[in-house]
Amino acid sequence: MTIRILIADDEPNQLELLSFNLEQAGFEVMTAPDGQQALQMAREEHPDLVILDWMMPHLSGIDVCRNLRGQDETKWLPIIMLSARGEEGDRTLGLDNGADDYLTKPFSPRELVSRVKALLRRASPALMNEVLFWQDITLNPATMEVQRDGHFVPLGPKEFKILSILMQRPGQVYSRAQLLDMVWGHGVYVEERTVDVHLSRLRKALNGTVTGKTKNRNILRTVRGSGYALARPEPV
Amino acid sequence: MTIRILIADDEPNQLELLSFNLEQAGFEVMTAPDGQQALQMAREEHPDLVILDWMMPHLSGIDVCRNLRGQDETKWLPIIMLSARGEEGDRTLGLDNGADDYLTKPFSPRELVSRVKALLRRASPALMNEVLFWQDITLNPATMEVQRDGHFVPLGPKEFKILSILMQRPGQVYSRAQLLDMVWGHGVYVEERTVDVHLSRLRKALNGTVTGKTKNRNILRTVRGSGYALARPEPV
DNA sequence: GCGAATTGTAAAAAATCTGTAATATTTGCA
DNA sequence: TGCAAATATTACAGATTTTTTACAATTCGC
Repeated sequence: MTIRILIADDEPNQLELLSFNLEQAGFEVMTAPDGQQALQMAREEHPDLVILDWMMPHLSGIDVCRNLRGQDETKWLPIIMLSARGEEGDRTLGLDNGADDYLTKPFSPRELVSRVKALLRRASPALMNEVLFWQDITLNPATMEVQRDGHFVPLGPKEFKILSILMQRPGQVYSRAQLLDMVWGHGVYVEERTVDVHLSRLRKALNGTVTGKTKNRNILRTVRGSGYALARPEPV
Repeated sequence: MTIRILIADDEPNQLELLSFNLEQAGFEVMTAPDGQQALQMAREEHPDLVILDWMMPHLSGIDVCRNLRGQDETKWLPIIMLSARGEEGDRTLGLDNGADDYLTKPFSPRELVSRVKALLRRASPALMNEVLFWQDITLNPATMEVQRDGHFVPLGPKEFKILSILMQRPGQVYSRAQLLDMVWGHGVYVEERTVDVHLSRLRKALNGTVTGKTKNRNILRTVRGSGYALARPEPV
């Protein structure tokens, strides 16, 4: 599972340099020469992370950033903003507009790679093969194994993916349409109700291994009229 | 959840430019070529925010603004007014007439987008996915969770919506007709008294989780002859 | 290719939410 | 206080949404 990164910069040399370094680090890189195209690619290619130069023709990095944050589909996309020292925006301005991290040129390629990794780790742990924990549930993206209360839970690929999405943002409600998009991929036509069936299977599987009182505790919350979410315990 | 913005301007180029930028920023845009139509669209389409040019044929921006402010239904609609430098009105005049914000041409599209977002954040936090707090009640639009005194309150879709509307303007009284409109949608015919029933259910749900003396404290205030509101704490 | 596991759909069953009307209660005011 | 109007509550039938089940089609590993 390779991680895909989109870089948008109007300076070809810079683009080349960054691409090279990120590819060396094992990422798959795609590039855009301006904000307009960056936006389009972000929507169509669904990268796992975006790096935006602050100053670009057509649409500035900050415009792209705002735009991505405004769309439901790309709301959570990790974004790193780049700017030359002394350019209009300062760190605060960049972060205010929705970037997750902010680098001022010049910076070493090594630093960029570190920050990319750090951000991915924080924003999409599953992508980095980090093990996700949730109450008595453990999900290991690298081995595709799920355990509940120490016992392995056998899951099909779809169920696994759904659980892994829900576990990345406990509590966040996902509509059926969103889940279809994230699990099945775009442009795939299946009934929305199919999601229900998989949720049902997921629930059954999660309860299958457990005995005792925790057995029927709700892991997956149905939000009537909206979708599904990981049920959170009451904060005390 | 897309946010819908109405722009009224008699200058087609300007309209085009603004539309483009707002759409880039992720909003859904509708346009009106004059004040008359702007008013009509504002009433029928129920946008989340309106941008009005000061000078327009038929009805000036300021007329539209006054008009919108005069109607119960649109009283709270966020309005941004645009004017050319040197036109009759100055900033004060615009704001005096009910606009929430005021931009003097020329301005950068970026600035407009910023102000739109700022205004939305201030005027309709729920739209921007911000958590609402009121006394011991928390409403989280992203997770669709409502808590009272740390305990989850299970609510049906309608009750959730009603509470979320009331929590956006604590103290503001909403008529049954307004609530019907905002919760059920336009053109849906249900008895006004149905609102009472839902309010009753909401009250019961909110009190259900709480024990002790706060239990029966009034959360929802009935305004006889007018409607409902979130109870203001007693001025002592 | 064979058998097991996984998938999507449709339809039945269950759970939950809604709107209405009937009844009870409260409120403002004469 | 007593009346009339407005609001609160309750019960219930109907509607809507979700859950579950069954099954046929497909995929996958061997």
